Amino acid sequence: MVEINAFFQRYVSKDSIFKNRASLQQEYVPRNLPFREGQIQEVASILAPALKNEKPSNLFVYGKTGTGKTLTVLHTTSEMQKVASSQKLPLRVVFVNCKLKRVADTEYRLIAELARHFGKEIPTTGLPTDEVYRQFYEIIDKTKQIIIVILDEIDQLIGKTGDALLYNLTRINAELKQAKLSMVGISNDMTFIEGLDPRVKSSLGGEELLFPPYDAEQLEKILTERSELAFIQNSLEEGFIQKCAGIAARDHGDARRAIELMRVAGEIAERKLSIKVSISHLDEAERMIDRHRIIDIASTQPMQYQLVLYATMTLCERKKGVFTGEIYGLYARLCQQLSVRPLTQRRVADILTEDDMLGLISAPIVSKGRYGRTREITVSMQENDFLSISLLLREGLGL
DNA sequence: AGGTATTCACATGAAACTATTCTCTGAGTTAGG
DNA sequence: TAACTCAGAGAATAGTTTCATGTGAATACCTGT
Repeated sequence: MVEINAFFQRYVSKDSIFKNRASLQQEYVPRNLPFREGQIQEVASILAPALKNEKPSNLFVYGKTGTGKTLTVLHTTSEMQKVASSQKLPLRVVFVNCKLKRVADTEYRLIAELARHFGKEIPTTGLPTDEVYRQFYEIIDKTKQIIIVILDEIDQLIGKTGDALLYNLTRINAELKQAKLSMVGISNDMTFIEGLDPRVKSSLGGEELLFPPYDAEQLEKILTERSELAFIQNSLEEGFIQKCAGIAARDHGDARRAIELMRVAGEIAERKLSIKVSISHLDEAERMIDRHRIIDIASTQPMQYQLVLYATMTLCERKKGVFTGEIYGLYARLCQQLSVRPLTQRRVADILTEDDMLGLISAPIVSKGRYGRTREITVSMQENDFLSISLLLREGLGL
């Protein structure tokens, strides 16, 4: 009781290290984008015809996560919109993130979402896809206008629904009499356009733009700029930013991660009531982010997934390098114990692959020669996280 | 010894199925004129 | 007769199951020496 009181006393009496925490949040849009001037210029010149009432070419933007693709495109288009509205030009920019579950992750939903931006509500289900297209044409073709549709994370959508969708999108223009529509696709996957049907590729007829990852030096600049907004003066230890930039650069130059790392380190420092954010806080932040991510995934997954994960963890506790079959065996027994109908092994194999992708486990395929071919699975978690997550799962599942 | 064929234990792919959610349509029902 | 209700048909989608085919290398099985 006394200690807690003392804690609050200290907490209140001490000034926060943060000046403006929000500027480190994911949603924050910085006013300027360092090292992206060239790209901004490129995007601008490709899309500029829209300001002369001509249809700009389609554009594809590639680059790893956290290289500023989305921000660049948003920034340029919003500038264009300012010009357009001051000149009374009919330009519409629509931004859609194709990854958002239940919003735009299928063809139907994408078109419905686009239509929604033009004020036409379309039911979530029940209509044929053709009908959705029809209604979309109808609403946008009412007025003469140029429409730029920005499709963020478009590779996710195409991977899921096939490239016929892109073909349909390009065909839209043929159906329109008044309006014109061009696309800006943003993708994390550089190889995505090569995987397309050549016919689709040619009908797209688009420009391409590559965003290189930031190097450590650039990250350092970006972080410095951001930290001046976010922290009060002199609250970062000497060398902190360099280390932070280094970590992120090692991680394919992801600026978003770098900023998150900086924020979490700051929060840790603040919780510990230290005056400065130090390099040691960084290491802790790195671990904490990982831990949070894993706990989040593990606790929000559906029960079947949790069972599979629990089975995996239980087996891995005893020995390392477990095979799919063993996991399935234990999983099936657990199901019986809980009187749940077990999934087929086929499905469990997929679940294991997904967990591998998420980084919960590592599951490379190994061939044991005469004794078959399977995955050799190990759980990739820190020792102390392992225990707490295992416990969490056990309780959640009622075992 | 050296080379080929088998064989295991799954991996991987495709298609079909199930269940849920939602719209639309048209038949039947109801209430007011 | 207009308005309303309600069941049934048809869609989209997620999450599976079913069926089919693929696969890497340790062993088993030859072969000729």
